Amino acid sequence: MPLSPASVAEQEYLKQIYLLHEDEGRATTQMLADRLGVKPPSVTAMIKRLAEDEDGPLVRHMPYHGVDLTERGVAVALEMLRHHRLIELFLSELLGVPWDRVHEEADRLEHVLSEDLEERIATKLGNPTVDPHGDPIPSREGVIMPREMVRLTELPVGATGVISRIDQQEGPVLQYLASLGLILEETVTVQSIAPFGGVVTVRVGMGGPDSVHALGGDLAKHILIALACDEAEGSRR
Amino acid sequence: MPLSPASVAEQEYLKQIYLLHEDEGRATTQMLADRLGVKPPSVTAMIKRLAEDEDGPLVRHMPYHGVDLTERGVAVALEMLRHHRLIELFLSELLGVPWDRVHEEADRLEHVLSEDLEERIATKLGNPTVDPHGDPIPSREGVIMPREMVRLTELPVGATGVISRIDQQEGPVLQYLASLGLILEETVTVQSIAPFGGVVTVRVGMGGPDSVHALGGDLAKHILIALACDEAEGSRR
DNA sequence: TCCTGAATTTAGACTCATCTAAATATAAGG
DNA sequence: CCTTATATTTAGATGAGTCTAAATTCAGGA
Ligand SMILES: [Mn+2]
Ligand SMILES: [Mn+2]
Ligand SMILES: [Mn+2]
Ligand SMILES: [Mn+2]
Repeated sequence: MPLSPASVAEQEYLKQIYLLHEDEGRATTQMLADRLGVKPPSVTAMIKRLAEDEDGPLVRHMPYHGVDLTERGVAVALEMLRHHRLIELFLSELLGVPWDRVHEEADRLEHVLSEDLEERIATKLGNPTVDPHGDPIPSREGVIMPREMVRLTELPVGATGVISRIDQQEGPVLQYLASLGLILEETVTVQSIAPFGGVVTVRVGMGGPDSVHALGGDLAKHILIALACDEAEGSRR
Repeated sequence: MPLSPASVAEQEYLKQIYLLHEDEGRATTQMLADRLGVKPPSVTAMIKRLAEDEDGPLVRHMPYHGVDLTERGVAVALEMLRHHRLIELFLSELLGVPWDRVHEEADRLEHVLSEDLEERIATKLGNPTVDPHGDPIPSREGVIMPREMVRLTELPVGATGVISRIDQQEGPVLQYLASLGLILEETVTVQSIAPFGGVVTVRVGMGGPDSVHALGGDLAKHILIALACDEAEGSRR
């Protein structure tokens, strides 16, 4: 992904537009303002600049109805995501930075990573496809390896699975999850789910009764599970 | 060195003012413009901003006679230099980036390195005091370990010494020197020096006649030598 | 179909860092 | 001591990215 004649601010907007489409299905002015920590008029102004970039539009603006990325915009967003996630893994594996702190570091480093360094890091890590949170790392060509996963809140009671992705970047939240043993690759079994997006009770690993924890629905929905192979998906057989 | 509420541009100016004082004895508007790749009026404008920083001046401006750093300015410059040189060594040792390319990478990374990462890198490298070019790495507290060295051009004919620092960052120059075997820790013996800053002929290592090379004075003066211990300094005994 | 509240955009201003062109200071030589 | 080349500073403009306040649009409910 050698391109990206975009400023840091532009890269940041494009990345957040991509991520909003991924987790909310759309990107509005307000949502972008919240995620970027700026006011709505700043977002509108930047969207206009991105829409009339001199080497072709990076976004399509539907006034009053949000914004989405052009092919060029997606390419820039995926490059930033690749940088971000490679850096997260690198910091975690090679410098022992804890998983709840790699995100903020990567957010600053991703914009100044050269293609050469990107390549060296990828090679050193063995061309990984997932970062320390289970987020997929796009390939050099911008391809994301698809993986089958369901949210913890969508699992049937009694089902067992492996935690494969935490869809949440905030340090304190990640720290809390880790304190309960809810980390990547850990096996969990659903004990109960309160209806209407309520509390999920899970057993962690193969442990006894003190490895059972109750999680609020808002938290649990950010935990993604790869079903155990010989488990029917979503049905209770 | 936790401080540095300075923008990237401010950090870059402060660093170059520091380096100019180190290698030229002073920093003028023109010299700064050259090193920073901007026009002289931009330098004047920035110097004024640095001189009246809201938390105290970072530089002293003597109009028409250059600029120097205040204590606060020195602290910021040394922090950048520490970041820069730690990053150079890190990239060189842990990612195998060749010594002629670490400088440009570090120039971008130094401004986004957190104190936490700085500390982890320093620890991983064993709290080093010199970078891959032999440039000293300031301590956390901003102290530079002094080392006795002379320029290759100042060595008497027949003297032997160890290359301890290359006072030059440009990639192609470093590549050329490396191609002659003129790298850090290598031993060299002066065969002859043409007068008036002329050509220096050196024998590299313990090699035979084909390890003898002639260097222009402009190049040779950037090669710093630590005298072999039992060699009288500067005298021919 | 109209009203209203929330989201969005427009208008206008500001800071930072840069530029070009013009004015001015310095230092060196006659 | 005066002249002049060069370095430096001033003046004024520009672009990126942000802000506040005001105007506009949209969508849902009466
Ligand atoms: Mn890249
Ligand atoms: Mn991640
Ligand atoms: Mn530091
Ligand atoms: Mn160096």
